[in-house]
Amino acid sequence: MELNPYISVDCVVFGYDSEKLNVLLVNRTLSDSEDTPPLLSDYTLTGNHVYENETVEAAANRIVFDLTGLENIYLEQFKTFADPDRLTNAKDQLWLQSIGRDPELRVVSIGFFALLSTSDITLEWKGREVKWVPAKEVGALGFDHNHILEEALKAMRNKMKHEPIGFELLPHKFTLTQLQTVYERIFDTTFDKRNFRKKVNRMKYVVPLNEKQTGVSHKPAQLYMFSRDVYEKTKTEQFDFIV
Amino acid sequence: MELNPYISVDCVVFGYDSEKLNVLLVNRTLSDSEDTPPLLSDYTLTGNHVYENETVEAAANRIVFDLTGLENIYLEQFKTFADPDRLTNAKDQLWLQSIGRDPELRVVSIGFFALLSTSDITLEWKGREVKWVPAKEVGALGFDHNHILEEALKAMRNKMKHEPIGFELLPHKFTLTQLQTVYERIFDTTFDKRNFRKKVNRMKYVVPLNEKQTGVSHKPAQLYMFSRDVYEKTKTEQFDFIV
DNA sequence: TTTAGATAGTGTTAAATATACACTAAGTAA
DNA sequence: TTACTTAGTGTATATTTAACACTATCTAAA
Repeated sequence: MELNPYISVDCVVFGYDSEKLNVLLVNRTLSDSEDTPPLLSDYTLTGNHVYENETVEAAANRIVFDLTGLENIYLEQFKTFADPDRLTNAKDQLWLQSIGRDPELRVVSIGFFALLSTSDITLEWKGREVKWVPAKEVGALGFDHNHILEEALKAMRNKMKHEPIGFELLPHKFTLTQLQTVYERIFDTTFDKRNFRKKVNRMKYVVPLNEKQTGVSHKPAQLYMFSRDVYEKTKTEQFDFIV
Repeated sequence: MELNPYISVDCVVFGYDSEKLNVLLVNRTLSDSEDTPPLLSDYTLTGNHVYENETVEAAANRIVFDLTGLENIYLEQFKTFADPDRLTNAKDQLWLQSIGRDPELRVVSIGFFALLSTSDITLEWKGREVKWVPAKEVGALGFDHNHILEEALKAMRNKMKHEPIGFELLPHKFTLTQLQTVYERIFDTTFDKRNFRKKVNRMKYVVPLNEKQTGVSHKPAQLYMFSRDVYEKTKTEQFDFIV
């Protein structure tokens, strides 16, 4: 089956490591020969073109699976990038030419973001180097990927304000301190511990387990899990269109 | 300048007429001859392909302008539709063939929704018939436009819950009753008048004017306008990730 | 000019939620 | 046994929500 040359999917894979938010990046290197320095070496987000018979959602899942080995990861289509000049800078033109694509072709890229806990996976990708980079320390990326990353961050933060997706960044079983910290790190703020817990207490979809943290050298914390099921059943529609 | 054959923009133009939410539809008719019944006659959302040097945002603005004569309309990119089989049904294939497009080509459509007050415009489009249809009474549309419309409604309602875009559906100057009614109609609910007004009172960006309603045969209401400026300056970030 | 009709506009109380704030409990390691 | 580390908890005040009904002001018609 053939890849469609003008439809691509870029996945901004966010991985939280219980300290900070990271982004999955892939190395893009172009070499003349083994002995000379590479003509081009930088990083990009993870992406690929879609197969002719493949939906963009399937392509996004495929890309994330190829990199992480995980299925059923939280994935959301957040924006599409199709500016006529998005791939016209010199480096990108060189790269496109070298991998045999038509550098003149206008490529539409459909952006997805994925959320996962880095503790769930070990990276190993045959072929190219893949690595986690803290979201705040990402340097200049190839293509228009700095722009895509910024839009992904905006969309993710915005969604996180109104819907319970913070859980997707944690291991299946988590403590309340871990939950609080995710929100604190992503919104660059702090919360009062007692008030935070009072609030979580009202969320019936944060379910306490019969299990405590192990392997820590202090009082072990109660473990909880997120129940999307309970969430869907108990959520109420509400308005805030207000300051 | 040429239209790009595989990138299109579909605009779901929502128009509120102080009673209900309407959607702008365009007739799609295909005739053999003047005397025989048409081979195809139905409605679609408003859309077009993008010019080769045009951004999708510019294309969306162009489409809305061509239909309404209005610029600076609220427009938001909400989702992209690119399923391989989205245009493969018999009617759509017939239509594509008849207007000289390659029916095999996989077309990516980038969906935007627009918000406006129908009182701001009079429809007149050279060429094809254009009409407002109440959102709840839209029948079977061409292409995958019923699907696109549903997704637009979801996205619009969701945004409206958290950001002050209800104003975009009203005339520039509006009464508090009109504002309340917009939200009631779009969310199919009712609010208490006094509580609603107390809430609006707290929104400093809903600014009372030195002006009253005219031409009504009852006590004329105070007019207000929305100030995006004040909104941007006074908005505070808040969380609700909660039921 | 009076009256009927229509919508505008307003206040209070009780319950729920948000905010601010500091100490004790339970485990591990030395 | 002690020191260290993080978990876990309550109270008082301010703010917000929710439920509820009457008076004010305009036009139009009698």
